[in-house]
Amino acid sequence: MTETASRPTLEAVAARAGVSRATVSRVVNGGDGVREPLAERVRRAVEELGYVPNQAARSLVTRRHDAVAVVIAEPETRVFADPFFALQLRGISKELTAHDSQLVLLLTEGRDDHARVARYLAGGHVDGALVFSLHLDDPLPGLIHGAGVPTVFGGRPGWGDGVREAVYVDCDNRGGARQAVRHLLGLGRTRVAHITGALDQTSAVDRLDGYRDVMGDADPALVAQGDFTPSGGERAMRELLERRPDLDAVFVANDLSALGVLRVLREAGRRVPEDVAVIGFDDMLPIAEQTEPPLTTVRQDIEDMGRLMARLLIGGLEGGSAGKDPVPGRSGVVLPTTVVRRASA
Amino acid sequence: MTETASRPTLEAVAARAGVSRATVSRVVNGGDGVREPLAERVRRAVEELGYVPNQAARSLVTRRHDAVAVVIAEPETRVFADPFFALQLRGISKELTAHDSQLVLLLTEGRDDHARVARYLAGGHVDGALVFSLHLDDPLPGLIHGAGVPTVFGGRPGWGDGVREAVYVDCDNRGGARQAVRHLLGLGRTRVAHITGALDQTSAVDRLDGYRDVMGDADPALVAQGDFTPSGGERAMRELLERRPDLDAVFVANDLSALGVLRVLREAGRRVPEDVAVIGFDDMLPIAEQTEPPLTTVRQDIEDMGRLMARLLIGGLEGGSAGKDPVPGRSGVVLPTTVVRRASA
DNA sequence: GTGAAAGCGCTAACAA
DNA sequence: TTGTTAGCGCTTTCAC
Repeated sequence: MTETASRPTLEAVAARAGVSRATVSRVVNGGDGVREPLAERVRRAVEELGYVPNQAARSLVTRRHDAVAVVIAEPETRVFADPFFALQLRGISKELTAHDSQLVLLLTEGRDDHARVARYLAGGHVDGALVFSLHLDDPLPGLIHGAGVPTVFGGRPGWGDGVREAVYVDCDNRGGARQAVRHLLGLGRTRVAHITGALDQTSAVDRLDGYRDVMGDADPALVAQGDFTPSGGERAMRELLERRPDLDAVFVANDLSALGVLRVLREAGRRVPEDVAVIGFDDMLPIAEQTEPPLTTVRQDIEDMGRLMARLLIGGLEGGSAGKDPVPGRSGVVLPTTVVRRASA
Repeated sequence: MTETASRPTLEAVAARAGVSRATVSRVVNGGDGVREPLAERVRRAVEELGYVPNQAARSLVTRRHDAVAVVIAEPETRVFADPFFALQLRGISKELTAHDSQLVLLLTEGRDDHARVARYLAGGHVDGALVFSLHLDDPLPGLIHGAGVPTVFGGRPGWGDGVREAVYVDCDNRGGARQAVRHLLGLGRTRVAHITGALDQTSAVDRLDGYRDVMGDADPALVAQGDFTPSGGERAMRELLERRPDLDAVFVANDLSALGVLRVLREAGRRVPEDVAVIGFDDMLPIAEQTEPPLTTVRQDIEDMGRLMARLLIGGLEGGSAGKDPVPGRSGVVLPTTVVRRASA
């Protein structure tokens, strides 16, 4: 069935119901101002013909798309390897679904993709964009700004071209880091090291700042640079063990990295937490609960962040702010963090 | 800038360049048959105005969208917890990007979502659909069929309503399972158990069949039902230990489940592989390489499957087959598997 | 409350 | 080679 026989149009439904296109359109879009018997007839015609509105035609006139782009400025490799994005997407997806909006996923692997994404956003496919994982030198904010699409960022964007009053959602990276370090100090540890994330991202910088807030006077050799990945964590931990074999605690910038850290400590014969206490960041459940020993970490509600981003965007859209700022006057929402105690610290 | 000032249209570009809309359209779409000086003038106008074609308008007439839907019939929880989907998506994403096509992700959490997805597909947003993780009783194939959108399935669909000649890509689940079991037997194991996947999915059924091909005469008590998740694996492994404490090998339906299996074995004080050899399925690198001990498993190239699915769909689309079957005459592509030996078996 | 008619921005015959 | 002219399927004033 159906063959190449193109789908029925409003016209067809109108003919079948013996009314005008306008009437069908009204019924299809909520049915206000159409008397019941007529409306019923239209509904039946829609049903019988299996009519589904053509979105392209509708968007052309309404300029709405009921779709939101999610842009992740990260190679696919990372996006799909890091549960962080998964959780965020989950929150977003839930919220969008609730608003009958579709999620369009745009991954930007490298330079070339930027243009493609910009073109897509400007092409009027979506009502807005949620953008993640910006790096310091990323041209994306500028391009997106140019595309003139309402946008909410995930994570505080590093200040770049004209993103001054960008709307963003983030967790309290700095405060969370302070909590983590204080927790370790509270355990009686004194030589607390830190393994950073990728320092071209604000989250990593903020967490490092938080560490320094508390450990300001500590030996700089206690800080090693990671990149949010397990292998980065491994490398950094090896460095640390070399530089300061006497360390008795490590605050790792995220749980994923902690995976590598724990591995290296195990290899080195250090017991966790007896010899070295380890605390992560994110509370990525599938990771934190399964490590050996289970990971004490700073919890942020990632899924909720995603949901909130979507809500802000949609709220802004519905609020009818014609411009690009979904939440005029409000530019950043920062969510709280808490320490979740497990066995590693 | 940009204000609410709507984006420039073809008309505007034409005016600026002093040509007709048709000419601009030609230049924008490849520029054949337009003399160079004119074309250049148009390009400059496009540039100056920052013109980007309105996709809705274009789709309305061309009926093309340069977008493909990826439908995953699984709760978000699983989609994002299971690296399997991630890899598949990665392959798809790469291929689509290469063809300048966008990926639209549709997750169907439950019954309610089916209608939404069907509506979306029928609404003419996309040129085709890639559908995953169908369950036996899933109405989706029928709905999608009804939507009249070219579709490629990931994994052999369980036969349902009129999906007879569905196009699909799958790995050789049955053959791979046979390889796994033979590998265990080759190690001298004789009491080989099997932990199944979710048996409402063909991949799980096929793997079970493969196990039985080789172990046909074995004690049925050696088979326990899992569901492709770590906790499912745990449960099943406990059952097995109870029923057949003498087992000396387990073939687990996927690597993710093996995670739980290894945990239970460790708790039970069974050494792997000395006491119990364990083999998984999928070769999900981030998992298989990191387990303790590293997991021997049946490798399938998941990313490549994704890529292939996308290629089939796009190829079919470009082939101009008006109907729904992107690859007439060919309905299933089955990829080979190989055993990857690590430490667990 | 309902219908007629005018576009939304674009492509694709068809003329010139 | 370039321009003119119809629509694509829908929403939305504006009359009736």
